[in-house]
Amino acid sequence: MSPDLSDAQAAELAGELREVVARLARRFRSEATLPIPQMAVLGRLEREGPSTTSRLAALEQVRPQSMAHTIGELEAAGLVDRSPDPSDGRQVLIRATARGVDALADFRRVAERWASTAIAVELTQAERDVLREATRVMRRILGEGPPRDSA
Amino acid sequence: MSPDLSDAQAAELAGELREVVARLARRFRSEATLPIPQMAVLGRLEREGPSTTSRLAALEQVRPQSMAHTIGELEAAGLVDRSPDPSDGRQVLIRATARGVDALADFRRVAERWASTAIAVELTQAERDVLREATRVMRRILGEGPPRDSA
DNA sequence: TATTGTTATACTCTATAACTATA
DNA sequence: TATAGTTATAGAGTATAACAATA
Repeated sequence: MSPDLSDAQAAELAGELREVVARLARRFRSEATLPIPQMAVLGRLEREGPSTTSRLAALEQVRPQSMAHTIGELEAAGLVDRSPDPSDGRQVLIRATARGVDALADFRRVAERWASTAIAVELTQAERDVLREATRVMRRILGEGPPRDSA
Repeated sequence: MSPDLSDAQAAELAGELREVVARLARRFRSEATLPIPQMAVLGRLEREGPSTTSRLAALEQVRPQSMAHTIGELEAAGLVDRSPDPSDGRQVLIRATARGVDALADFRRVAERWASTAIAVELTQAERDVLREATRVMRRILGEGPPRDSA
C-alpha cells in the first residue's frame, strides 16, 4: 500500500477531469438552443412528473433561489405551468406543458447532436462502454451514485 | 449493422454526459478559490511556458476577447505579466509570475481536493482506470484527441 | 418558529461589436 | 488589407440577502 502514490494519482486525475469537464460544459452551452438549466429541469419533469421548486433545486444541486429563477423563465416562455398544492398552500407544483415537451425534443435533436454524432462516429463500441461506465463513476464522485454493487 | 440502434445509444449517452458534466462543472466552480478560466490559463502557462492571447484562446477554445478579459484579471491580480514581443509589436507574451505559480499550487490543493479525495476514497482502482480512459475519450469527442492508436 | 417560495442584487463567464495599433 | 489585441456592452448562470406567505 502506497497512499502517497495513489493520492498523487488521484490529484492528477482530478485535474484532468476538471479541464475536460470545463471544456465540455462550454461546448454544450454554445450549441444549446435554450439555457442548459431550463432543459435540465424540463427533462426531469418529463421523466419524473410534476415536482416542487425545493425538490428540483435539491435534485439539480442548486439553491432554491436559483431554481426559482430558472422556473420563472420557463413559465414566462410557456414551457411549464404552476399550480398550488391544495393540501399545502406553501407548495407549488411545477409541470411541463405540451410546448415544454416539444422544446425538450428540439433541444435533444439540435443541442446534443454534436455529441451524439461524435460518440457514434468517432468512438469504438469499447470506448462508448468506457464512457457509459464513466458517467456512472462521475455520479459517484458527486455523491449521487449507488454504492458500488446495487443497480 | 443497426445504425438506428447505435444512434439511439449514442444520443442517450450524450444526454447522460451533458447532465453529469453540468453538475461537475458547477461543483468545481463552487469549490474554487479563484475563477476556473484563470486557473486553466495559469496551469497552461506553467506547463508550456509563455504564450500569446490568441494562442491561449485557441487552446482553451474561447474567443480572443474572452481570453483578453481573463488575462486582464490575472494581470490585475499580479499572477501574470505581459511583455511585448520585440520582433512583432502586435504580439504580447503572457508569462506566469512567481505569485501566479503559488496561486496555482493553492488552487490545486484546495479547489481540486474534493475531487481528489472522492477519487482516492470512493473509487476502486478499476474505476480510476475507467475514469482516466474516459478523460481521453472525452477529449476525442471534443476533437482534441489523438487518433485512436498514437500515444 | 419552521418551511416554502419569491424578489433584489451582485459576481463570474463568455459572447458580439467596435475600436486601436502593427504588419 | 490583414492580424493581434483591447474595450464596451450584453446576456446566461448562480449565489447571498431580505422578504412574504403558510404550516
